[in-house]
This record gives sequence, structure tokens and C-alpha cells, in this order.
Amino acid sequence: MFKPLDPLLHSELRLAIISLLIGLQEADFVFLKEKTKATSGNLSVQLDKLRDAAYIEINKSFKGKIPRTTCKITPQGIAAFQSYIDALQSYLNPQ
Amino acid sequence: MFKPLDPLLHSELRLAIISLLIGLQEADFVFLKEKTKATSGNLSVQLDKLRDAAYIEINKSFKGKIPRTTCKITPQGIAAFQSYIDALQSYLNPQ
DNA sequence: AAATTTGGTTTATAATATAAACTACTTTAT
DNA sequence: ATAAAGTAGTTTATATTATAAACCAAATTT
Repeated sequence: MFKPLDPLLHSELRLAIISLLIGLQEADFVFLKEKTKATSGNLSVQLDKLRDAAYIEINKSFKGKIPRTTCKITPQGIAAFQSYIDALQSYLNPQ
Repeated sequence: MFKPLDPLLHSELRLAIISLLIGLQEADFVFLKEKTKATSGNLSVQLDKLRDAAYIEINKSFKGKIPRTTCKITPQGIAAFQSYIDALQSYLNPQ
């Protein structure tokens, strides 16, 4: 009847992050922070959780003197998002 | 960009409860428990939260000698569900 | 009449989300 | 040169939420 919802994606901020990354090749911390309106702390924590699950990759570098954190969705992340949407259907249109 | 997701509905069990009640006129505790696979304790707590938000009404009676708790969605509950689905769209198809 | 089942509620614990405080710089103004 | 303010985060503490375990009262079964 109801498919379980991946708890990692069933979070407003993490879902927003993945939504953005699905459509983009790469996005950096500042961009994600602006788009999601998240606080830095919350964003930092949730990005780590997504990376720990291998849903995204996080790369740290420098743009001149300024640190830059870029994020990229992985194939696992894409698959998880697809499953999440699929599972949601079972709630929106239950049999 | 991203519409906020009503935290009351953004919960696997509460979403399942509302999903069921949307399609039904009324459902009782035992029915909801079977369909959602929730434990009694969890179901009890989440039903109270939905009632506190006036998303559902809870009615207690007896079926013969046995207690019976029935639930019914309210107009506010229906509206909240609609908004939730609408907000979800902003995550599944972000601009 | 003891054990089990039904239909729950309450309470305790674990997990999660969030904000506040902090770190390590860089840039700008004095 | 130094102080103040800004950037880009991380860490830690706290509040909220979800979940399970323990419990209760009555009914039913053995």
C-alpha cells in the first residue's frame, strides 16, 4: 500500500538540495545556501549526510584565496530521488 | 523557489493517515493501524497531532462492548493536503 | 479463574532538524 | 598597521519529532 519514504530524502532541506543538483551539473555551497534559504550550519550538516550516503560528492578547493565547496549528485543520488518520487505516488494516490 | 512543506504533513505516518482519510468518509483506529503498519503507540500520538491541528476529528464510541475510535478528515485537513501536494511540486520540478 | 487478546494511552528514548557559537581566513576602512 | 566587517564554512548545543516500550482497562478464550 504505502512504500517507505527514504528518510534521507524525506527532509525539506535535503530534498531541496537534491532537487537542485538533479537539474545542475554542479553547485557550490553559496549557491545552494541562497536557493534553499538555509542557514550555513544546517546546510553544512545536511550536505555531509548526503555525502555519507553517497548521494552527492563534495569537493573543496580555492577560488583565488577564497574557499569553495562544490557539490555534485551521484548516480546513487539520482536513483534515490527517482525512488522517492515513485514512493510518494503511493501516498498521493493510494489504492 | 521552494514552497515550505507543512511539517505536520511532512511525516511518513501522518501523510499516510491523511492519504487514507482523503479517500474515505471515515476510518477507525484498527483499520488505520493495519493499512499503515504503524504501532498503536505511534498511531495514537500522530492522530492526536492531526486532531490538535484540526486536520481530523476523532470520535470515541463503543461497538458493542469494544471501544472504537473513528477518524474523519476535516475541510482544513483536505486543504492542507492539497497545499502539501502543491508545495511538493516545487521540489519535484524546481524552476 | 488464569491467560490471552483487543484497543488503546503514556512515558521514555532515539533520531532529526535547527540555531547559536565558533574558526579561519579576506577585505575594507581608519 | 590595525581594527572592523564580511565570507565561507564547521562544530556544538538545544529543541523538536518519531518511535518503541511499557503500561492500562476491559473483553474473550482456555
